[in-house]
Amino acid sequence: MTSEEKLLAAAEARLRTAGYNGFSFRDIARDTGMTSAGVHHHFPTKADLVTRLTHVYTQRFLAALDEYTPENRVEGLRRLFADSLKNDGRMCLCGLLAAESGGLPEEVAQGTRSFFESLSERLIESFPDSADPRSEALTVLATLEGAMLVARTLSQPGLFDTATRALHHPG
Amino acid sequence: MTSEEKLLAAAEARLRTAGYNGFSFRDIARDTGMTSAGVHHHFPTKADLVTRLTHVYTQRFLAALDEYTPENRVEGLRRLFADSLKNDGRMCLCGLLAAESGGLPEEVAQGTRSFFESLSERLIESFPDSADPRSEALTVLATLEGAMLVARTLSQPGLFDTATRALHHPG
DNA sequence: CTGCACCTACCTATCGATAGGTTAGTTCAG
DNA sequence: CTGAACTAACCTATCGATAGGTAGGTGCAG
Repeated sequence: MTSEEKLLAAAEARLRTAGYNGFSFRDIARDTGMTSAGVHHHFPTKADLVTRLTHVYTQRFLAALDEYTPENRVEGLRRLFADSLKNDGRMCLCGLLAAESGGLPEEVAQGTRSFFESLSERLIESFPDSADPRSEALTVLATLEGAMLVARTLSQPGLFDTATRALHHPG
Repeated sequence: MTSEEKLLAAAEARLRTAGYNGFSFRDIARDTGMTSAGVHHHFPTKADLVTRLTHVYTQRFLAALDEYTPENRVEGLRRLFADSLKNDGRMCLCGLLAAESGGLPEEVAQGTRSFFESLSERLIESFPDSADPRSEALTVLATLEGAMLVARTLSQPGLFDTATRALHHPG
C-alpha cells in the first residue's frame, strides 16, 4: 500500500464520519504516521485531496455496478451501501458531502454532483420501461442516501433494509 | 425580534447551508451586527447554540404536524420540506447534522436523534394498519431526507417531488 | 426623588489551540 | 547525482472561549 493510498484511506474514513470540516491534514497525518507537510506533498490542498477522493469513490462504484446486469443493478447498489453501513457504520461519502455542499470548495461540490450524475446514468438502463429513467434512477439514489443517513444516526442499521425495501418491489 | 432570536435565525441559515463546522461564532456575529463575545453571552458554547437550534427546530415541526389530521400528516410533512427547499434552497437542519453526526459534540448528536425520534413518534398514528408503524414512519423520514439531499445538491428542486411521489401512493 | 446595588447586554482585547499551507533541508532508492 | 518522498520548523488566519470593562436599565432603601 503506497503512502498515497494510505492517505486516501485515512481521509476517507475521517471524511465519512465527520465531514469535510470535521478532519484536518494533521489528523490523517497522525493516522498514517506522517506530518501535515508530508500530506501536502501528495495533495497540495485539502480541496485537491477530497476532490480526488470523490473521483476514486465514484469509480469504485461504477466498476462495482458493472458486475451486475442492468436488472440487478439497483439491488447491487443497495447491497454495496448496506455492507459498508453494517461493516463499519459509515454512510456514503458523497451523500455526506452533499449534505454540507453549501460550504464546500466548488471543485469538491462538483465532484459530489458528478457522483450522483454518473451513478444515475449507469442506472438508466435498469429502467427500460420508464418514461423518465434518469429521475427514476436519482430517486433510487435519494432513497438509499436517506436510508443510510437515518439508519446510521439512530445506530439502527436494520432500518436501512426496511427503508429500502420498496426498491425490490417497485410500484 | 430579540437578539437571541436574530442569532438563532442567523445560525440556522448558516448551519443549514454549510454544517456544524462550516460556520463560526464570528460569522453569525457579523450577520447580526454583534461580536463573537456577544454571541457567547447568549450561548455559552457552540454546542449549546446548536443543541438549542435542534430543539427549536423539532418543536416547530411537531407544532406544524399537529395542524394536520393523522391521514394527512405525511403529506403535510412533505410539503413543509418542499417549501423550505424551494423557497430558500435549504435542506432539513437535522438531516444535515445527521450526516456529520460522527463528529459532533454528544449533546448535539442527541438533539439530532431526538428530531427523528419525536417526528416518527408523531407519525405513528398515520399508519394504523401497519405491523411496524414506527419503522414505516422512519422510512418516510428517510425518503424525505434523501430527496432533499439529492435535489438540493443537484440544484434540481423538482426532483424532490419525483423522489417523494411514492409517499402519496403507498404500496 | 435620590442614590446605591444589581442586572442584562453587550464591548475590546486576548488567550491557547488549531487550521491550511509554505519553506528549506534531509533521506534514500535507482 | 538526481529526483521523489519525506521532516522540522514555521507562517498567517481563524477557531472557540475567557477576562474584564461599560452603557443602560430596574429595584428599592432612605
